[in-house]
Amino acid sequence: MVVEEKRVQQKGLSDLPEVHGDIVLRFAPNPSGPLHIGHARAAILNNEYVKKYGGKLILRIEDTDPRRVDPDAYQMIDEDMEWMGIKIDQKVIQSDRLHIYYEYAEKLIILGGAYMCTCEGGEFKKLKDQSEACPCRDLNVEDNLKRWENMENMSEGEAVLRVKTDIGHKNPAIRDYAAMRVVDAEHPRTGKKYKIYPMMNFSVTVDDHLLGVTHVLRGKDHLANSEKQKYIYEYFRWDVPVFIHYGRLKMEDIALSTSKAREGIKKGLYSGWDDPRLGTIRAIAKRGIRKEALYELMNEIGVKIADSTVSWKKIYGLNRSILEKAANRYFFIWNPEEVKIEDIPDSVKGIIERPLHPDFLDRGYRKIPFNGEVCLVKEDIKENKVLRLMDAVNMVFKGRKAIFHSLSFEEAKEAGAQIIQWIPKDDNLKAEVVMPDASIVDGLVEPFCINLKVGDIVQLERFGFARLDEIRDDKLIFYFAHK
RNA sequence: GCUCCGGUGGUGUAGUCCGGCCAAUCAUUUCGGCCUUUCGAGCCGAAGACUCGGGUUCGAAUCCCGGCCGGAGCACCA
Repeated sequence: MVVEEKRVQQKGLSDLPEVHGDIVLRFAPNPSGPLHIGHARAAILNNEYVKKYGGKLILRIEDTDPRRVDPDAYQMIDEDMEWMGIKIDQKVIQSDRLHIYYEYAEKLIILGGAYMCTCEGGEFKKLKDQSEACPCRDLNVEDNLKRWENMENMSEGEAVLRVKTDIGHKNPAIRDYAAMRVVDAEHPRTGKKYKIYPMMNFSVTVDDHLLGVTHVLRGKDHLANSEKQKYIYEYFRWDVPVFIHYGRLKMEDIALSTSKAREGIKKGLYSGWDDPRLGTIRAIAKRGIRKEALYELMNEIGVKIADSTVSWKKIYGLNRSILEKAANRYFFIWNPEEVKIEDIPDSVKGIIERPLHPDFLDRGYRKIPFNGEVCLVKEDIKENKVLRLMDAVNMVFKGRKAIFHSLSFEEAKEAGAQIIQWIPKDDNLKAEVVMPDASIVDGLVEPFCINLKVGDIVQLERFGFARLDEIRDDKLIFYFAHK
């Protein structure tokens, strides 16, 4: 008897089709820079599915285009993976495996599935676009092997190995695509040792098969590639993994590609790969966005093929619900204005205690000395308006003078006072907050912040959440997360 | 231009395969209110969507056709 499954609210990720026992997934970035939010989606989704079904997650570094490899990227990718808390079961680097691709290329030639094409690129395209085969297509296996063995001696552009698909395929992109090519450039890892490099469609297919990948999660920009790759699976009679394509993830305000970001860094426009304006994982981390927020976001977006646009607001909302509980509170005074309150009763002078977190009193209290001389946020100062300095006194500005008004919170409420933060005039720490647009807000924080450690994420009351990034010359450098 | 794919409130999602339980889910957002020694959090309330036009059907977000809009791919990048 089949139970009615409709109308059952699905929580989280949709089911993966065709799961039989353990699954094997891979995350396969190109090492052209650090990971960005788009990579995070692929990495996190793969990770989540492996956790859900059990199996194995492989990290595969696709560095088969020597010109597009950033030597630093290998390490940056590892760091970013670690920050995301993704544990991989196996790591392979494609530039270690070139001999494997050579071996399978030769096999494919013998199977009649590939041929060595020496046509000029433009010429080939012209023929291909009219569904016409080029002369090389009819070469026999022996001639192809001869050419293949000679490929080592050829220079860039002289020859490619093509997978024989269907020259009449209605999608021109599928017709006889390249599998191997000559590259005359130094590879950051292997130097000049090799000059024949596989094209992505070839190395990916060989690796996915050899590594036992069961499901391939990739962006829909690979739709045509999946179809191309099926030809190779067929020639070798390999099982085809389940291909799942997801749509583009657009981030509002971040149109920056890795290459544009690199340019900007080089020109000094950005401070580095972790500049708060960039969409890299490290920039997001620096700003105090927690990985859990990213996980929730990616789980919610899932793997559907339609594009989605993610706003910072969305990420902030997710992050806020995490930080709200986690972050302790501190006073930050930007645009500080020194104020001496007159007629303060001696009884209130001393150490004021205020909870690190209003909902978790067991975390303890900050201690702030109060003697009537304070710094306030300039914008908070208004004539004739009663202000309550949190947990201290009520006061009012009359003319140029700051005068004591009353003591209790009740009196502040009666007077309709605004409740504001403050710090002692003579006992404070210098601070600056780097905002998401890289502008800097200068100010002072309360002395208790001396206990903070780099990496701590706090809420600066009435200002927002921020992460302590660095302590430089007794100055605390925060990065702003969000309100 | 050719090939392929998609379109549910501002945003993200569920539902679409197998039409009725959908005057459409949940979240976020926005706006009110309450509460509160943060303009935060919490609580209450409100706003807001099936791209359009035909067709099939007793019945369409769901199936079919067309338009519109959007996206992806289209020499040796992944």
